[in-house]
Amino acid sequence: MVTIKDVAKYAGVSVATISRVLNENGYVHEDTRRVVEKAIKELNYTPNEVARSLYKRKSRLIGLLLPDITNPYFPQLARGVEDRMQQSGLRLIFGNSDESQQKEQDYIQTFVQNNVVGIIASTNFPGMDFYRRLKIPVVFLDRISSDRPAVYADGREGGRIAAQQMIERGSRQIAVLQGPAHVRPAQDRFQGAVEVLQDTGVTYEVVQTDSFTLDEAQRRAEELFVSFPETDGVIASNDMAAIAVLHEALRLGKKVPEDIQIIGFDDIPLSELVSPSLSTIRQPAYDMGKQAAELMIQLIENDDVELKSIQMPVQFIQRGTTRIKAEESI
Amino acid sequence: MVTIKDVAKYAGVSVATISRVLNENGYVHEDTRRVVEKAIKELNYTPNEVARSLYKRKSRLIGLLLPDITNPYFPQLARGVEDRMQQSGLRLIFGNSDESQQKEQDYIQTFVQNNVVGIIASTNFPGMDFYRRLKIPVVFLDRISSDRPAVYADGREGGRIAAQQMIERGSRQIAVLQGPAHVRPAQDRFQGAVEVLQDTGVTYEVVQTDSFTLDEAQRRAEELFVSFPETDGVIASNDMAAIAVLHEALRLGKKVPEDIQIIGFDDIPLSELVSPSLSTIRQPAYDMGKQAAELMIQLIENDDVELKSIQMPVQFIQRGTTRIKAEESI
DNA sequence: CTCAAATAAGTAACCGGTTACACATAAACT
DNA sequence: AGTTTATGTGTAACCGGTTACTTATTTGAG
Repeated sequence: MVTIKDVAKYAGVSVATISRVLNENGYVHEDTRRVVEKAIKELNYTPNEVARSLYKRKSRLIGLLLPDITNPYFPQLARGVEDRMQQSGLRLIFGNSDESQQKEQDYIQTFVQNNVVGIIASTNFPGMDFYRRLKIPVVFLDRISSDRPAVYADGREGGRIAAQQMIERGSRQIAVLQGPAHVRPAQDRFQGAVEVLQDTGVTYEVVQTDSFTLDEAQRRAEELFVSFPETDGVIASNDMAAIAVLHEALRLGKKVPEDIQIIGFDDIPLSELVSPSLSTIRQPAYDMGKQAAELMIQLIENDDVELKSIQMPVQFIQRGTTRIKAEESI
Repeated sequence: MVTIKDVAKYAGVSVATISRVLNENGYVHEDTRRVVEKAIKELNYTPNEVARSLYKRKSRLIGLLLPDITNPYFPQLARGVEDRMQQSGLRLIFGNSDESQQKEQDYIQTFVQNNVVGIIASTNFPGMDFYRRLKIPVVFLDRISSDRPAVYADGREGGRIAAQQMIERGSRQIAVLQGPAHVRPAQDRFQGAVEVLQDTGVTYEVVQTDSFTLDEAQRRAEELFVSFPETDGVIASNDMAAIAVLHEALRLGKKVPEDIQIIGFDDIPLSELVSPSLSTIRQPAYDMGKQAAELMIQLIENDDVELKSIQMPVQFIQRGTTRIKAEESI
């Protein structure tokens, strides 16, 4: 491996000069710089980030913690984060927490041990001690925290919109999937929806789920139609669950959206491609990732940014699992 | 930050002894060890990986390079890799290449600069110079290489099976989506399919695609039915494309699988949930990730493992987009 | 009881960068 | 000309671990 010493020797200068050229700081004579740059190129030298990181006590790595990239919503967040980070020369150390506190803590520890400059986390435990103790910037993504900056979508409003649309489009026996109790955004959506349903006095049922896994979604979908066969509208906790419900409804021979309407949450890429395509509450996942990255970069560059959280707007996307309203059909 | 020196002082021993306790090597007296462990716990000390990595010239990080986690097939690979690595205390630095050689090269460089112990890559350029020059283990995933160990599915066989099934189940005007020319597995699948179609003398058309993005898939799906309205069977290059085709077919009022059969490739989690559910050639993505990680760990621990590649079996999954054969309906 | 081998623990060099500090020379200013 | 000030470059300490080497003590075989 070529080190800075090799380059120094080759160029006939000291290591300090090489370092100055690399970092574009301190005084370096124009001629010297050219010689050094030539040497770097000829030896095909790239500096060792680890050594740099040790002295500086900060790497060029960001820790990213997500619950489970197998859920298609999260890769979009991740891409947003990555793409923005890349622009600033930052890279990601990555981990799935599977919503386990232990795993989460282990990853955070690894991040710290590797001198990451910041952590972006989609955690269910934003108040935990191990987050409080961190001396590096933390941004919560798709999660809410009072302690720390966060980027999240307006889940409550999303829930409200979903319920309103359901009602406006004619459903009267609505089932609401609650989503895991410990996942804050799921609860916000749920509450938003219930709020509206209560206000308008529409009959509704609640189906609780413990996780966001696909298996679970499928099981709940089956149960749903057994327990509440009269249901004519389902507000799902996310698109995966909605698609599971849709699938089950069709399997039972129900007509969608005529017999039953379904609204998802997230707008994952595939929701457009199921048949009928899924009406949903869109969260701008990719942009949320980008925003989180942006915020992180601000925090890194300028550590006196005031605690700032960004709430992103949600939006109803009318597709094939909800009926067309009179004024829309013009 | 608590360093090894702080612990040494607190425990009243030298840093060497702390290090010996941590790494469980060299001689340490039982009593001393207890004192040190107590000190570590009380000071809440965790060793700095960066310093360790600098001296050892190897970190506990693995570089993972994928084309695009937004495609639901790749997160499964990633999870497989991650879960296996986690068991051995290894973590991931992660990047999406977007099939750009430049991006790929940049990530590889970052990996090397961070002293990763190995690289797992799903690259389109396995023969590139910058892979050859690497002195650390490289495992190609979902890709084939003659130079390096690789874990991949038997794409050709998959293609053959898809074509056979299509024919056995009665399609006679088959369209084959070719997939991006530079993506080896896509070409293997394609060739496998064409091989069988030619042998059996069934009419077929080829639709070429340049990328695996969803947009592209949708566009090709539309074109397909314009250019070849008589098509009664589609062999897609992956499940995303298959789902796009399915969606378009249904939009055009075609009956699936009565008028047209569709077979995908990958078996992403959602393919079971579209309606009708998607018949596909299953690749064991999660297991492939695990295998790649396993192979990597072998290569790290024992550098004289002979060049070994693992071909994983593929399997036809009969679902709703292909017709039921006589003998199956019993 | 003697002496080699095993056990225990400290000192300091080392990994590959960065930078404070020192020193030298050139340019700018009274 | 004499003194600041700016420019250019080298030396060596430092970041936080690991380990080769050294020294001291204990154990055990003959």
